[in-house]
Amino acid sequence: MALNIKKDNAGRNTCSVAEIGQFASLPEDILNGLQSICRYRSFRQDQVISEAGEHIGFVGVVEKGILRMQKTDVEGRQHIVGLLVEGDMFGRVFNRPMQFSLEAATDASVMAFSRPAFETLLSESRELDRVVMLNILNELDRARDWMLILSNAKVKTRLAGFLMMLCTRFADVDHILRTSGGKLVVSVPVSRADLASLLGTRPESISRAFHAMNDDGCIVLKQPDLIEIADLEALADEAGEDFFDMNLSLSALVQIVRKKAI
Amino acid sequence: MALNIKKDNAGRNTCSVAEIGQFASLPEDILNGLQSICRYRSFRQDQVISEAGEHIGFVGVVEKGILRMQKTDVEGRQHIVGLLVEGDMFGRVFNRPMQFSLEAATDASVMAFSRPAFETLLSESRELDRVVMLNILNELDRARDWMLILSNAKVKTRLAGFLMMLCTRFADVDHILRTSGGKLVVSVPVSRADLASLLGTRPESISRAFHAMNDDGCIVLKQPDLIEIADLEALADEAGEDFFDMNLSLSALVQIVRKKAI
DNA sequence: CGGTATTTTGAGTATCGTCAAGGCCAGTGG
DNA sequence: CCACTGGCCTTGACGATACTCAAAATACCG
Repeated sequence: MALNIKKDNAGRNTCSVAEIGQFASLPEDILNGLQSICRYRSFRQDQVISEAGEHIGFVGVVEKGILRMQKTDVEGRQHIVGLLVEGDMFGRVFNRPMQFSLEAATDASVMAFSRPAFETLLSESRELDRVVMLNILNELDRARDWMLILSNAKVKTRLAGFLMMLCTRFADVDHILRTSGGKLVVSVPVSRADLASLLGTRPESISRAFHAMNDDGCIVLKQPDLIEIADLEALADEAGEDFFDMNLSLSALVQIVRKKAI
Repeated sequence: MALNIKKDNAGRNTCSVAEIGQFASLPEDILNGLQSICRYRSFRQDQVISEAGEHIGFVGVVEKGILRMQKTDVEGRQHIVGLLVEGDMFGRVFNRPMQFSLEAATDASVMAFSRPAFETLLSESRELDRVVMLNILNELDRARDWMLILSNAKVKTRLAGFLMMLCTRFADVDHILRTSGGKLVVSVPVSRADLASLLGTRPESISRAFHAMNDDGCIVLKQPDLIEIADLEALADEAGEDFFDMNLSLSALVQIVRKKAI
């Protein structure tokens, strides 16, 4: 996704709402309504987008980059509970504050819609309402997938599950999945520390698990954050049986790989 | 919640929809619509309500008892990803099959609404739509809370987190939380095996963690499934700092305890 | 090319999973 | 009424795994 960034009448950054996949099918008047309240915002890596408990004034859609949703506890330790990628929505549509804070995991840009105006549109358009609801359902699925991964005992299993998730659910996301010489290459979009936080362990254990899988031959660590999937089936095996019918089956994944290869 | 069970004209079980908390405020015509498509269904413990992947024909609201949402993998192992209690809705409102199967963790009864009819009502009533959306958002919050709990390394921490969750989020649920002689008593609604599955560990470890906390003095194991919270602050401490601002603060919890004591 | 942050490796300790055995309770049938 | 049975919970012992702390190696950035 590469949006056209423009200036509106007042000279503020905006962009074409219709280019966002899930909005594309909305009726024109709603699109126009969204367009008129849309602002384009950029965030540098590690920049805070919103604090937990705060009522943010806008509803956002990630356009580029990756955000992390996390809770920072009293001791300053972070627990990451999810990653947001392009197309994901955030910001409570209703009145409650968010329980988690949001930070840019990479440089990122989002489209922001002022919340009151967005809610007005929401109550006017059943189609928009539906898009929002589907988005929330999608997030719910994701959260449950995380739970499945987290409920595995061994770090290696959880890490393999995470890699499988990158291959399937994040397959369409820019710069995560590529093919090079017929091989599937995944770029891990977060640091070891963030990964450890996501998977409920320590960076050292993440590192050991990566290298163990490297020695097993199911992956090849080309760079710390660039992983070649040498044996997808072995990886799926490592991840446990949970994955054979997650959201995308292995065969579907192979198709994606093929498509990428073209 | 103790609903009036009645027979409708055709002699089938039904009950008063208006008695369900979240539906109470709906406009009368929608209530009547819901009423006319509502069936009352009971399930015995461990009875299967729906299999993963299956398109169930109804949308349900738990009226009594507890359901577990789980995934059974190829080896027959179960991973529980959540518990449903009274007031919780289930069954995909949209077209996708559920990824998880649903079973009665205890004897349970649900109100079932035929799905096509429910969706018709949904498209007619913005208020009903809103109720459903809030319910989904609530589930999302729960799933993230589970993730926070699961991302702790030690079993004792996760178990303490689970107990805190029972005390806060499930506080209003029948028969979970009571007071006896000024003390807060929690009844754990699932077996050790289910608990192990929820918390990503083994029954033996759950048992050891319970007894360790018993020896620490923060809880008293009156029965395997009946736990007196002897020192709430110590328990919260054990659960990690994540809990000091979950959804209910400790002080709010103390108020609940007071209310129960009356 | 130097300086800093991140990743990796190593060694020692704590925790957990596993297997096996024992205890408790409820329900059953003599 | 009691012995028997089966399910669940508990306990013990041991090997596997992961966490901690510390230090080295590597990658990153100006």
